[in-house]
Amino acid sequence: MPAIALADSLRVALVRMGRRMRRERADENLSLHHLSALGTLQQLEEPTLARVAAAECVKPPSMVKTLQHLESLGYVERSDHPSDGRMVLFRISDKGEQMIGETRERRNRALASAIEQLSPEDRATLERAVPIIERLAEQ
Amino acid sequence: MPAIALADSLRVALVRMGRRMRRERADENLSLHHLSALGTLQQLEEPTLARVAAAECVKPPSMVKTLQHLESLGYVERSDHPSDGRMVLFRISDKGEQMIGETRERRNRALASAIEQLSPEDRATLERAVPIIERLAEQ
DNA sequence: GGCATCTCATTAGCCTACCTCACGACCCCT
DNA sequence: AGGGGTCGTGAGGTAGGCTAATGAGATGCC
Repeated sequence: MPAIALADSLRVALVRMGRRMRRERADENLSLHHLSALGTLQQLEEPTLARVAAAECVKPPSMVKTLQHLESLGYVERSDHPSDGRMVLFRISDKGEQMIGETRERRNRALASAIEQLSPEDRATLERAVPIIERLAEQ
Repeated sequence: MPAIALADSLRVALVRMGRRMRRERADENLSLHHLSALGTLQQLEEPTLARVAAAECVKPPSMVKTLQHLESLGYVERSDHPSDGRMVLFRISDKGEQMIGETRERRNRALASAIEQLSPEDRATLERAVPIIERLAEQ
């Protein structure tokens, strides 16, 4: 399969899947991308706004809004950077940690049950594909 | 890897990839999802509004807007359904066909060149994963 | 054959989540 | 000390979804 055709079909699949996932948030208090930002906050070494935004493939002003919202809900706290006064470090609060633990499973349940119905080969393929897609997204 | 964890990482990867792709439309006249709708129009047997919307994983009112826009640009034409007066059939115009041919390659070029840098194994994995993701999206 | 009900496309109005541009605060370098 | 880059943030705009409501046409049931 030529790279262009693969890119095309990948694009179509991802757009549709994205819409499918977005529709699933009906009964949740936190949207998909808020949860994703919290996850990133957990992973990053020194989570400044710019770094979180970059990890989420989003521009800084967008991430400001997201983090402000999470902060207003008490899921995120901020502290000054020890040496650089321009930067702000964001970290997940205890309340945020707790909420993530409770929410993530419920959040992914529909997708997980669809995944459980895949054949073992398909599931293994999917598992190998995820980091590849992550890598493509970073560029 | 448990299904929940796979669902979680897949979700994160797809969200980021979606954002990355969306940002790539700078110099294009047609957005990602317009192009996708045109592609669906080409594939469907009897492309009524509801069917196109379903294929694109979108609600009918959203697809109305999309098709109206494409119609205003001359890429889509509509005709009455032969037997059911409630329905409308949408089809891609000659101008639309031509535009698709020109645009799709340019559109996918950045993604394709990222794909070309993958190892052959990764590329093969990706190729196998696409239809699996499509299937997940349909549910 | 006529009324109730259902389906389809459409409109109106809203919301989320991005973007760019502009700005003030701060860092660093000379 | 002061000039240029970087960081977070505010303002304002846009894209692309959604639900609810509406009107036209189909269908089903006496």
